[in-house]
Amino acid sequence: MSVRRTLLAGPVLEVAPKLLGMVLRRSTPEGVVAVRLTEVEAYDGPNDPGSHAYRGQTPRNAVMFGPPGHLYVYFTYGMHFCMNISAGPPGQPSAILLRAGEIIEGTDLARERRGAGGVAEPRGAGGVAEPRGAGVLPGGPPSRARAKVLPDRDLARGPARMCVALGIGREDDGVDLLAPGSAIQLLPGTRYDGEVATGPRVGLREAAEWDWRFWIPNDPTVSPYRPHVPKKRR
DNA sequence: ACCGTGATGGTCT
DNA sequence: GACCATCACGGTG
Repeated sequence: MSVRRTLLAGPVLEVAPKLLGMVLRRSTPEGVVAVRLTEVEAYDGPNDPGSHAYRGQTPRNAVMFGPPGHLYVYFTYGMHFCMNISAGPPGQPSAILLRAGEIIEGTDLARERRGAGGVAEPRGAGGVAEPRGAGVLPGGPPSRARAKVLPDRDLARGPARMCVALGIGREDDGVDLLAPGSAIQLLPGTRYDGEVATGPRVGLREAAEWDWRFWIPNDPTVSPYRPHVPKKRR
């Protein structure tokens, strides 16, 4: 079973909601992490002032100008990666931002990468020990955990968080998600036939009022909405 | 729960 | 030199 490339080649506003419920699965020597997509945003190139492709092709956004089904990874805010799936016919630089999902495989590895309950050293002390409680407590989890543990729902709740959970970085820019041997695969998952919620895209200055964000209603992994805030000069 | 703010560097004008 | 398709944290309610 696989996702057909033609399914991704349609108009991006039609394709985007179809991604809900699909699975993105990445395998590395460390193991496998898979995410069920619960929240996405559409970006429509030349017709969309909010798109990175609005002003034409550059080295950074080149993947969007290629065939559908490839991963467009970009680096932003000096520290975060976000990923899109290219969509639409070749030459039509549209893409779908993957904003959030539910981890359905590899939760422990995802949690390690997210730094929760494990190492939390950006730099400095080179501690190797992992203070994670490998042994489950004999009475089940404490009613209120004393150590703050990141809830499962937050592991991939937000575009940059999802990239961390899956271990996605700049070297993954351009990967074909539909190629049989690819280390990152887009899979059909269980078809989602329920309602789809729509609303404004998150964090945009341009076209902030367009309802091009799609999510599974009431899903706890959907990211919180944040309007664009202009930065103060220093 | 919401709200404000600092961090940090690539990309484009 | 401005602008980011963000996040974690600390303050307040």
